[in-house]
Amino acid sequence: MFQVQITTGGDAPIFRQIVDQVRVAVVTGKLSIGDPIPSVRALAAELVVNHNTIAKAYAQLVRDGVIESQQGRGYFVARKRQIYTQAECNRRLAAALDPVLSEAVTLGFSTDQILAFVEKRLRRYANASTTKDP
Amino acid sequence: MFQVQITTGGDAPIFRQIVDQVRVAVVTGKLSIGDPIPSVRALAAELVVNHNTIAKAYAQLVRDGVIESQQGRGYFVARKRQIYTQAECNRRLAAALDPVLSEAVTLGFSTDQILAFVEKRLRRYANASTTKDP
Amino acid sequence: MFQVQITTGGDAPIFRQIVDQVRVAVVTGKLSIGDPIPSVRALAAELVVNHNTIAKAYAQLVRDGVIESQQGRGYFVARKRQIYTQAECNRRLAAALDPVLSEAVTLGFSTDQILAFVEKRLRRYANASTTKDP
Amino acid sequence: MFQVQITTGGDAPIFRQIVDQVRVAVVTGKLSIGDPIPSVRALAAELVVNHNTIAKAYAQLVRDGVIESQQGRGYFVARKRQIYTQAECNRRLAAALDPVLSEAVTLGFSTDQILAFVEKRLRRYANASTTKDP
DNA sequence: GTGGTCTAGACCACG
DNA sequence: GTGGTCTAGACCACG
Repeated sequence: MFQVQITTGGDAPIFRQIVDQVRVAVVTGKLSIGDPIPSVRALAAELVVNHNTIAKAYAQLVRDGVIESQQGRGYFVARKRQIYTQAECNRRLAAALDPVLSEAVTLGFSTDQILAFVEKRLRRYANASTTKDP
Repeated sequence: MFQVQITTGGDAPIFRQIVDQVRVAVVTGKLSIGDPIPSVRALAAELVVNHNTIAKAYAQLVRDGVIESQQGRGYFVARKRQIYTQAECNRRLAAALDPVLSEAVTLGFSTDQILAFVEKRLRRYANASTTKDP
Repeated sequence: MFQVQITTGGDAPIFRQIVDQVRVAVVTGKLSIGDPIPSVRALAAELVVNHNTIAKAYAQLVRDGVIESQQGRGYFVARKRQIYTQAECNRRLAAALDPVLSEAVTLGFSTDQILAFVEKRLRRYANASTTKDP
Repeated sequence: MFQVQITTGGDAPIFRQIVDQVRVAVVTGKLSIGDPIPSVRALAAELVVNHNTIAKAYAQLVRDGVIESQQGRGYFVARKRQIYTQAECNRRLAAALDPVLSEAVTLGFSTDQILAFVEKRLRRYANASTTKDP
């Protein structure tokens, strides 16, 4: 069963936490193509959050092709497709990655340590990254 | 000589750029314990930035124990270094990294591509990677 | 001077009207790269509309690469870049175009009339479509 | 025999798909004045759709003068055809078309590409283009 | 029941 | 001054 958990009063905006968790659920296979995700109002009630906040998160997931809405039935996990050009993908990844790498360096991690750390965290998505291997 | 460079109109807040650069300079050895750093007004003038922005950055650096103020003489690199335990460093890096990695996978990057990307972006901190090697 | 006008109580959502008008201003050359667009709060006051509505419109324009925000200075017309893959562009154009073509047919327009109509309306963007000719 | 086909889970509301298909059928001559159209409940059963949806579509068609109800006998294609003046038709088409064209230009399509795209999409209404040719 | 849009107003971050 | 996020609540469209 797909569960969302948010921490309030922290640094990460609520809607971004939701976006991230749905994305993780999809890339780790906890959610499969066609699976329904909680309705906007139901999730808002469950998380004790305004429904606009959920709507904003879902809208972003739709824009990125992760989910899609079906006429009054709700949102469902979408078939994966390439939306952005390679240059745009690179630009987005760099924009997201650079502040994190900067923080890692200030925390005292060396290049090798960071690379090992990234590799370790990526193992959680192993099934996603090997889908093209026979 | 210690130099700060900021990029305006970007996504990273100016005060954070200053904080990060001072921290990186300390971690990589460009700044040593006791070294003076530019005064608030001098740096504000040099970067053509509101001096409140510089003051905010320095306040955060003092809070984090990276620099300290000496009454009326200015700011200097503090002797205190390790603020967080290794476990806490790992926890913070994981928290910052995970959403980026899930976005990378969603964008279609493979594990190898992400690792190569990280390595490339890390070259901007080249000297940081040699501080721990004998 | 760049002006936005909305019609309320109609069929088109306010935020979409704003998106369209900024887009038209850019592709017709009324707004050039680097030009500022009205601030969120200023435009909200001028149109007697909630600022969230303006923010939503601007966020969509940012996502599509039409404008970009600069650190506390406001929004500016962005340099044009290719964000979406060709397949995604085709998908988006088809999704936007099909309902309009269906309406045109039900209004009694023939294929030739529709094509002539499209060509006529496109002349307003003539300067935009010829930028690559020497 | 007159057939309605709907695509569920898409972006176009079901009731609008029905309205459009009846209008297109009338404009292209597939349905003639006085022809019966399926009853609300029959069509609802055939399309596996809520009968309120069918009723809503038929109500709109009645409002637009495309069909009329004959007490207890069902709905029939009405004689009345031209509702809007040519100027009004042009105004409506322009209002619907302009936002799509500005989006197309923003997506990077040239005038020629847009015209070719429109022509291609219009082929789905092939018979519509020959109704006015002798 | 589903989602979409909008308002009025609050509080925060950045400069 | 700029933009970003969120709430509480309303009203609408679609089925």
